[in-house]
Amino acid sequence: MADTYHHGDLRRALLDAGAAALAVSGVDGLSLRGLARDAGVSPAAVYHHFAGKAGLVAALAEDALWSIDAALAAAVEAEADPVRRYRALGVAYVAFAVDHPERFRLAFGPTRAGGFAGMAETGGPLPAERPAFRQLVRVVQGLDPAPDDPVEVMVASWGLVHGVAMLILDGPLAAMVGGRDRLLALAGRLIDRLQV
Amino acid sequence: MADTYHHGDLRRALLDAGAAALAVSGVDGLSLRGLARDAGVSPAAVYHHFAGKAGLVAALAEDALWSIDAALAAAVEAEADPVRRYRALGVAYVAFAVDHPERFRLAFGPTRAGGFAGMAETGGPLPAERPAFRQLVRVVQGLDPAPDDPVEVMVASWGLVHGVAMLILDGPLAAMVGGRDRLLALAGRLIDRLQV
DNA sequence: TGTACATCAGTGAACGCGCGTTCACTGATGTAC
DNA sequence: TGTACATCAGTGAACGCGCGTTCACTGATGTAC
Repeated sequence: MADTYHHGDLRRALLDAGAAALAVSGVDGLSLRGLARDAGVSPAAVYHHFAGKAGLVAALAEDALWSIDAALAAAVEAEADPVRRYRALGVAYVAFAVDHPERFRLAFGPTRAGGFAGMAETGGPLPAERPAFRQLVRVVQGLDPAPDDPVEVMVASWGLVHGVAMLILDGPLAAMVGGRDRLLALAGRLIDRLQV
Repeated sequence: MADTYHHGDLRRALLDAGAAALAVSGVDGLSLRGLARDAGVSPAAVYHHFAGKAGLVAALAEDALWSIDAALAAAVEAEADPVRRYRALGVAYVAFAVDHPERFRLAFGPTRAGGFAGMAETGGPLPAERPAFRQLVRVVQGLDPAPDDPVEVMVASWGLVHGVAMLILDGPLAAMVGGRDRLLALAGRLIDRLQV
C-alpha cells in the first residue's frame, strides 16, 4: 500500500508484517527497519504508531496473545461437556504453539517482551482476567465436581501443556514423536494423566 | 589472565565468561566481542577455540546441559527410594531453572543454539543417552511397579516440570507464587498429581 | 460551494554504534638433534 | 646442555553491515467559516 501517501492502517499493516516475519525468522529476526520495509514505508513512519522498536515488539506480543485467546475460546465453545472442554482447551493450546510457534513464544516469553507477563508491569488486568489464562480459569471453574484445589489444578494444567508445547517447539518432542496429529493426540493423553 | 601471552585455558575462560554474561543479560546479550573483552583477549583469539560466534554459543549450550545433568544426577543419588528419586529429579530440574535461568533456557532452547536439540544434528548420542534426559530414563526405569507406558510417563513428567520451569522464568508463575522455596514445594506437589 | 489553515502521517537523509569476521603479523612454547 | 625451528595462540587494525533513532521537511486530509 505504498501508493497512498496516507497509509490507511499502517499500525495493522506493521503488526501483520511482524506476524509474517516471525514465522520466517523468529523473534531474533525482527527489526524495525525490516518491518517498515515490508510495509512499504520509511523507518521513521513507525514512530507515529509505536514507541520505537520495544513498543512495536510489545504490541506484536499482545496481538499474538489475543489470537491465542480467541483460538482457545473457540475450542472451548465447540464442546459442551465440562471435562471435554477442559481437555479441548489444553489440546488447542498445544495446537496454537505448533501452528504459530514464534507468535506463541513471543506471547509467553520473557517479561520485557510485553506479552502475558508484560501485562503485570503496565498495570493491565489481573492474571485471572488476562487473555488465554482466563479461558483456563473459566474451564476449571466449570468442572463438576469442583477440584480439591482449583488453583493448583490450573497451574498443573498450564504447566503440562506449556511444557509440552515448548518441548515441541524447541525440538526434543517433535523429534521423538513427529507429525501434528500425533503430537496433539499425545497432548490429549498426557492431559488425561493429570489428576484434577 | 591477560598477563601471560599464552592464556592457559582460554576455552574454559570464555565458557565461564559466557555463563556469567548469560546471568547478567541473557542469551540476547551474548556477543563474541563482549566475551573476548571479559576474558581479556582480542576478538580474533576466540577463533582459535570456537567456530565463530555460533560455535561459541553452541559450546555454551552444551556446557550448560552438562551442568544440568550433574545437578540432576546429584539429586537422584541423594535419595534411595524409587518414588522419592523420581520426585527429587523433577524438583531439581525446576531448581536449576530457578537458579540459572539463562543457562537453562540456552540448554533446552531452539535447535540452532546447539543444546539438547542440537545434539540431534551433530550426530550426538540418542535422546535416551543425552545429558539430562538420561537421568529421567534411569529414574522411570527404576519405578516399581513399572508404569503402564514408561515413555509416556517420561514425556508427561518432562513436559510438566519443563512447563513449570518456563512459566517461572517467563514471569507468570513467579508473579503468582513467588519465593524459591514455595516454587519448589509447588513443583513437588504438581509432580504428585501425575499418574505414573 | 469555496477557501484558509491546522493537524496528521508520511519522507529521506544522516548519526553513531557495536557487531562478526578477516588478515597479516608476532611472541611464546616445546621438540629434535 | 644448547640451539634451530616448526607450531601454536595470541595481537590489533580494518572491513562492511544493518541496526535504532533523530531531524527538518512536506504532502494530504478534513474542518471552520
